[in-house]
Amino acid sequence: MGQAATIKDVAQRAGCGVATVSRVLNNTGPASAEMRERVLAAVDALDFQFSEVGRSLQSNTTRTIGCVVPSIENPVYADAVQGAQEVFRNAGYQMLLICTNYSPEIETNAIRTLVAKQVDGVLLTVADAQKSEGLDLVRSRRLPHSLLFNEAPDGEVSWSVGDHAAAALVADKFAMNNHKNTGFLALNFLNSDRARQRYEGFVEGCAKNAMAPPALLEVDDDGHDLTDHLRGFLHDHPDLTGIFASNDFLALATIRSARNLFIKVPQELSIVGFDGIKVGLMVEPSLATIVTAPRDLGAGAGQTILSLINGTSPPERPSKNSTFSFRAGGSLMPLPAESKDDGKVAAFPPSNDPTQKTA
Amino acid sequence: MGQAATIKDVAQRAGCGVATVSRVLNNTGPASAEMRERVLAAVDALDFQFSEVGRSLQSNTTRTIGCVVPSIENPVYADAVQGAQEVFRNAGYQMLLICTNYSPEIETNAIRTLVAKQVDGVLLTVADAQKSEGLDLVRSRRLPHSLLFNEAPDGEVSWSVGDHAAAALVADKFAMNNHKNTGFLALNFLNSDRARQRYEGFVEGCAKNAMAPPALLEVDDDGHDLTDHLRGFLHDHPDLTGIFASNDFLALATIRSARNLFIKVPQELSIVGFDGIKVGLMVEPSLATIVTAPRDLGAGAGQTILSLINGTSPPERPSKNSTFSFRAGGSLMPLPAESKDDGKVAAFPPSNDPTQKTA
DNA sequence: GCCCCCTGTGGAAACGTTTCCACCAATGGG
DNA sequence: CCCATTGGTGGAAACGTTTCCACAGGGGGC
Repeated sequence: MGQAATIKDVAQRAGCGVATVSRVLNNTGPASAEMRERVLAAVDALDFQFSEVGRSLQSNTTRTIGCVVPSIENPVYADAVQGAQEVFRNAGYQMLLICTNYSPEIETNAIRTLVAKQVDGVLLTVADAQKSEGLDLVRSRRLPHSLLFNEAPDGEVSWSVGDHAAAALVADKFAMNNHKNTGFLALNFLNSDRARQRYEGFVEGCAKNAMAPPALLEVDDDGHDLTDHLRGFLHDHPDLTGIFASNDFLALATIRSARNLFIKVPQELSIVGFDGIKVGLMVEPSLATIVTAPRDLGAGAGQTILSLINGTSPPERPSKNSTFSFRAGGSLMPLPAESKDDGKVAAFPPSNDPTQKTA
Repeated sequence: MGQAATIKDVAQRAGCGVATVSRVLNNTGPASAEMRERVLAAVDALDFQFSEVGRSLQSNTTRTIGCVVPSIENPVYADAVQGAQEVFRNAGYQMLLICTNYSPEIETNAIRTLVAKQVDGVLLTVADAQKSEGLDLVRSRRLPHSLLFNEAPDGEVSWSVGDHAAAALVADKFAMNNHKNTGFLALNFLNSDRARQRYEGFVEGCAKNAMAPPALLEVDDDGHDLTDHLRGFLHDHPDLTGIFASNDFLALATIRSARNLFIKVPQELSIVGFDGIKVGLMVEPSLATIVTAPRDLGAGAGQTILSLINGTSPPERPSKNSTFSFRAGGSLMPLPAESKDDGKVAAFPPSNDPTQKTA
């Protein structure tokens, strides 16, 4: 049939009241076998399906959860979103997705919209969890929510990588490989609390390991022509032996830029990334990086929201230090102790060609 | 305030009827300056926002569009989804996203759910556009929709790569490089009409170029241990010089598997992919592939749906042959004419190291 | 034989909007 | 002076559900 049969149509065709139809279809309350039969026949004939809109109005619940992330072009977010979406689907919830493109205004509007749509909960990765208009709105409405990738300000729920600790671990790894002078490369430093936390963790880690404070290079564009930035950066800091990039894409772009500048990676410059996207294993040299589990984080955050809605006990959160691990790779090369002129000795093969596999 | 103020609360506080509040806030119909003032003050005091649920029930419209894709872990779909989502956002529509994980049952359920949610339109990438229960449902409800990546069965709207023509182009490229014996590697052959169309196009292209009919290798898992499959495949077809993989991920996995089998790519085996994901440019050798514009396809499909809803004229669709192009890469190496034993001459450098740049 | 309770049923209210319509006052033209 | 129009306003219906309540009939316990 063409247009949307309603419960009234079904009732009329079955020759009963709407209440009976509702009871039969929802299996709530009694109904005679014969009536049940008639109702089901009518439903079948009319191809009837309940309107969720009517239901939502009545039940004050939409079985919909909003999800706001910067962009799903980044596989980290894509994986997390998909993980959450699966959890929602299995629980009978749908997901409204909005990508902010890292824009705080879009972020605020998105959250406002989701609130107006009466979503039952929201899953948020905001630009800055310390001052987010949208987050404030969510709080004031007491809407079930969970932060994702953002570090929670106070006792709030969040599923995040331990950015600070992970970045400190990167400093440890640089130190273990005798690097003293490193740089930190950040995209969107101002608009991302994650990048800032990674920077702070890295600075602390460098200090702890008696390394020089890392030089900071901030880029704002999407880094196609990272080459010019890198040239200037290395010119200003000629003694750098390693760069920690705030995410894997940036790290890969840096490797390519270095190649354009005829700088050998890792022989002349080591690179470490953050996120652990699969691609890092496919490139040459393979990318040393912090590996995270975005899908699990997304799923966990999704479950948290569901438990908030249902009042059930929330899922166990992994301890801050088990949400990441360091993955060795050819892009990080050890320097000889107390010298940085020559880097022939490799703890990890700079190639992932198995014909050269050493381990 | 804690819980959701309604229009009645506003009316009461402003000392007027609900109709007046509605008129003021929607700028529909007259209202005195003083009343306008009072209403706005009340809205401000109560932090009032319209409930979209109430609105939807009344207007029979939800300003929501459903989107069903196999998975956003694949950047092709992720980009397309994001492109569509942006179009929707700019038009004041939100997007419900469901990933099917390539499962037809989930696909059917997803579409059913979206219909029940009264979405104003749907954007679909189905497993098989020829026989899709969900698609049938959408058609019978006359719900505005557009297919994405699927070839439309008849006069229906779809935004797709010209899979058939693109695959034929790949055959041309193999032929131009003197390959005669090739294989086609497909994931989920049974569950994806795209893979089938690419296969058919490739078969036709091979025939047109007087090449041997391609050998077909079908894998069903997500291809971590493609190595065993590849070993068997090459054993059964020892004269293969090139493999066309039905998507880039599969192509990259094939390259890695070949490496595990000590088979040099491209010297001993050429690989061509499909999709043109960015990663293909980062690997070594760079991946020869069909480049597509998923983001544009997603945006176009999104606009098509909006125009269907609004009755405006639909966006121009690019001609079937301009939706893709071939990207040369080091993974496809020319063979000497009339011989396949030695492949020293490279039309494209097998490395993307700029120090070896020849062009 | 009476009352109570249980099963089966339908009417109607409520959810939050928009919009049609009716009403009132004021104003202007005849 | 009266009538028609216009601007400003509120009541109420409608959208599609769920659920409370009332009601009818029947069976069983006393």
